[in-house]
Amino acid sequence: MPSPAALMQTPVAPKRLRGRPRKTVDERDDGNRRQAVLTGAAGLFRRKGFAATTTRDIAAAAGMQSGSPFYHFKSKSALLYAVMEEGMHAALARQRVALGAASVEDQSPAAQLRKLVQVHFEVLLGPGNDFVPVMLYEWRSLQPGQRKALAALVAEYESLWTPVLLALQTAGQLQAPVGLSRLLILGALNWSVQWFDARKGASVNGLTDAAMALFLKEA
Amino acid sequence: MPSPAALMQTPVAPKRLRGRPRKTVDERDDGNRRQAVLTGAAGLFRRKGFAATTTRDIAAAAGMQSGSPFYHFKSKSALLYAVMEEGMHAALARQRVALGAASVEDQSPAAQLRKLVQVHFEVLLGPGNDFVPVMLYEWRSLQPGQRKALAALVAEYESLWTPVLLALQTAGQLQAPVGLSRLLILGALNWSVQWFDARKGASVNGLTDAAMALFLKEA
DNA sequence: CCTACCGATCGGTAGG
DNA sequence: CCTACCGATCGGTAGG
Repeated sequence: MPSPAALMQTPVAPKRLRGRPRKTVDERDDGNRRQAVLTGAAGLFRRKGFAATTTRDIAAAAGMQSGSPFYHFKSKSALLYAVMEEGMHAALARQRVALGAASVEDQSPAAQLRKLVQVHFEVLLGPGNDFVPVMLYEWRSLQPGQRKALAALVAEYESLWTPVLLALQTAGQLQAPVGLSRLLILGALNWSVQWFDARKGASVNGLTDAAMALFLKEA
Repeated sequence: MPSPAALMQTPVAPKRLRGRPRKTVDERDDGNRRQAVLTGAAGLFRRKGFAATTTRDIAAAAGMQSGSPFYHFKSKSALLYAVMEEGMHAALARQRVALGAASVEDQSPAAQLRKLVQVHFEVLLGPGNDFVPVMLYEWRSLQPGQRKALAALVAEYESLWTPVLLALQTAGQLQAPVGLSRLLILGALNWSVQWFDARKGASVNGLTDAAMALFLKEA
């Protein structure tokens, strides 16, 4: 999910300024190149892990020299955080669109869970979607302050699931306690990152069907 | 699960030999100290990850100097493999004991699944059981040849689950396809490594109950 | 298993 | 964003 800035091609030459405009550390946004660093880092972090990825790897993936990623991000650690934050924002946005503007009462709880599960699989397994897997599997590589900031986004994401699971429990379609159900269900989905192979005939739709059949009792 | 050798205290002085007996590279077994390296490495690999753990960290955890782990293991990578192999052997042994010498027909499929789930949780979450979590979360840190060797043990472990899930499907207690069910169920369990906190009142028994209630339909 | 060490690599920076 | 570089650290080893 490239940001709008990333969709622009090389920006036209600035009208009056000579050289590059030097923005403050907090609001650097060179669009294209910054996004290239971010996307390259996400792919490498996912495939090799954060600690095993060097900033030189990342630079090369973005077609830059070894010191250049530090023009866009003040440290390797800040880059990891940016990857995860982008992943969570994208996931939240996609779930909100999927659940629709309509209120929770418009669809059956089972249909709502199906949407949540399907979009979750897409966010995890879709082509180029490395951001959320990095967030899931590199949590321990974050610094404590970063962890705390991201935990708020994670809680927001989980809060989309709780009312749906609660409704299913009331309807008798979910037998386990809601809190543990959510942890177990999301675990089952998250683990798919380890084994899913789109080339092997598996599809997100088939996966979603299987998950629903596994977790839910008849209405 | 310390090996028998690790349960011995400092060995008595050898009767006749002067200095330490120098074994060949392939069969070094100094008991105590080797196991200390292995256990320390497992804990560090689990907490910090393989790439973020230095061989100096491991040496310090075992109370050695920085170069000494290489007396017991020929490389950091070989140490990772040894941790995982020990984890898988212990897990397989525990499951076989739990399923008992009796044949598969002696208990209901649901009771057998319960055993598998409970022992799996214990292997993952029990105190000092860092070996299998390392195996689960550091798979990508292995070299291709190591991965292939371990895959055989993993397949053996999974083969304990398949007949049980098949029987449950036949009985109508499991609705999803057996292959996907196994992947989703093991994923749900494996993910508990990320959130389980024994201090917070959660227990392996409670977790097992919840998992069974979530996955199985009424008989 | 310790001492002493090596070559390579790493995250990060100054200056342009 | 590149050039050129630095100090620190890392996996691993020779020799005892």
